Amino acid sequence: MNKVYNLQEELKEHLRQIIIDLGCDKDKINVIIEEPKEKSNGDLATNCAMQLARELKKSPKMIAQEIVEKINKEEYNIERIEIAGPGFINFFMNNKYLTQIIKQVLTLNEQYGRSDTGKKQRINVEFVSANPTGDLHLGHARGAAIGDTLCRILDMAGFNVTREYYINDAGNQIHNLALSTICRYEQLLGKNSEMPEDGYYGQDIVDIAKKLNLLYGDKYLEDTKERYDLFRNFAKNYELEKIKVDLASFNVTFDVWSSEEALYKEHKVEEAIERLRNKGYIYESEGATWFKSSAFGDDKDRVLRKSDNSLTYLTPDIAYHIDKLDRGYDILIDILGADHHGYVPRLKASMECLTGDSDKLEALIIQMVRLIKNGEEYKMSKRSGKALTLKDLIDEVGVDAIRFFFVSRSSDSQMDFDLDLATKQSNENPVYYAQYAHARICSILRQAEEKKLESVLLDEYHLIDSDKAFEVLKKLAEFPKTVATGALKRAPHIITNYVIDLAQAFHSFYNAEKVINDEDIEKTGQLLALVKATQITLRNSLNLIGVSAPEKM
RNA sequence: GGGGCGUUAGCUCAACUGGAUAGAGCAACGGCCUUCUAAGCCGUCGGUUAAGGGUUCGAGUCCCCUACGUCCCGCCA
Repeated sequence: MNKVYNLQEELKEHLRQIIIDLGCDKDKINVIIEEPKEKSNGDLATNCAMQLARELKKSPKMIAQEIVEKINKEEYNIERIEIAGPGFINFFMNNKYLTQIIKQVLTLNEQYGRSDTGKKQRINVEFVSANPTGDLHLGHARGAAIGDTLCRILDMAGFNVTREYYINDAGNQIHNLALSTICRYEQLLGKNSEMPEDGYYGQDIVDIAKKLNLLYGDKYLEDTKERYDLFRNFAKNYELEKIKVDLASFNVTFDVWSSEEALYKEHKVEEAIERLRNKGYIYESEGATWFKSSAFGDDKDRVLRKSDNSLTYLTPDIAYHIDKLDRGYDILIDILGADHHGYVPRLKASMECLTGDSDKLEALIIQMVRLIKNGEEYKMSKRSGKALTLKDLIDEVGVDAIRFFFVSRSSDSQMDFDLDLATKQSNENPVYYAQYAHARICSILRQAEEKKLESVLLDEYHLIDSDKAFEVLKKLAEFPKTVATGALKRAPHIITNYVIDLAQAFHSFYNAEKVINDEDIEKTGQLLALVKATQITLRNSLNLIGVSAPEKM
């Protein structure tokens, strides 16, 4: 947390004290300080006088007047204070308030933006979790970009983050993967085999079959348990490796890869049912085993074990979430596609039943992405294997542009991904706007270095005095708070907005003012410090989105 | 029928626990490169925040209602 941000907090506390002295109930006081959009309304402002009007039974303006008289301006680097409009108190800060941020940034460097907002709470974020039955596609890309960015933000805001991928490697889909692989293998060897009903028709399955053929020849033409197990595992691992490679090239990594199959092997799935049974919320009906989830807010009860004795997908998922709780996390976040949102209440019901801790689970629902090609929706079908994969997307559009695009929209909104726009007009993507600012900065710093001009480290930069420079400084100061807000609201898109704002402030400053001036080495040194601080903040914020900060463009 | 999410400028989207004149990018128009990168800057144009009602000093934001879009409502995952 930087000094400027702390100063805001201190000022808040100062105001709180003043208000209490005016005779307000201290439990009701929630002082809000904000940075007005309109700069004629000051650098900081508070609406607290208006909020107190009713309780104190005085006009907001009078209250504001009384508050202002008691404020210690010097201690909080306040130049002057105005009361405006219906009762806003506007603070105009002095040069020291803004310029001291530079030293903070330069000193903290890549740590700038960190805060202890999360209080080291242990938080587990599960995302992507695609079945290892094929390539990742567009929807996964959005989930991956948002999930990974959220993790980076949470980490910087002081949470202890675990990134987790849950591998559904025990269900029907893996079964179909195994059968599809076997079929393709047999077809390679000249047999007229038919694909299973819900088979996977992608080229990748054919590739797997070819590899198996290469390894084992025609050894596995006969239908045996051994063949099934071998092919199943081979195909699963092949697909999983492919997913890992694609994610890595998308700058996404995980700390924990959890396996559904492992839950079975460790008997955690059976155990989950028994634990629910011991609580008295399991019953048998129509030959199936039911969980009375409606007792915990679900709209109906759910089947855990079907009448054919197999388990529904919910059952291992309950075991999985209980397992996560058992591992001691304070918060669990599931990042889910919109098509799974109805799934959350039943999962929470199980957690509530077993631990009473269902509040620890948060679901971040990500709305659907439509792929637009040639001006119309491009439907992807698993059956034909026709889909736009993450890998294709990276090759055509590039990691930076994709990540920025996906993260820049609120996850609550559906979005269209227009492929033609993304590839053809990629220069118009806002990500380049931000990266360009960084490249410009690097160019300035390179030239300064050639001229042996150096930035200086000071407590106060009295030669920095232009409005454009102050706008940049204000943005720099906002960074830690922005990260904290993004973390608490689980809203990564706040960071992309910030990046654009900061880049804009810098571009504007750049055009208005020349940094390198051989005639005035002292001022150049101070401005170079500002430029460096901007570089650091831009780099740190781009890094949160997983986007590169190029030195040249 | 029930529920989740959405509806803001011509297009794609913002707007921090309710705040001051609702902002960016793209598109359109007009300026700015003998000066650190013009992938840039400055300016202009563009709005009944889907419609209607309510709450209050104050609503894009909260409540109610209607319409439209989308997703879910399985002993599929």
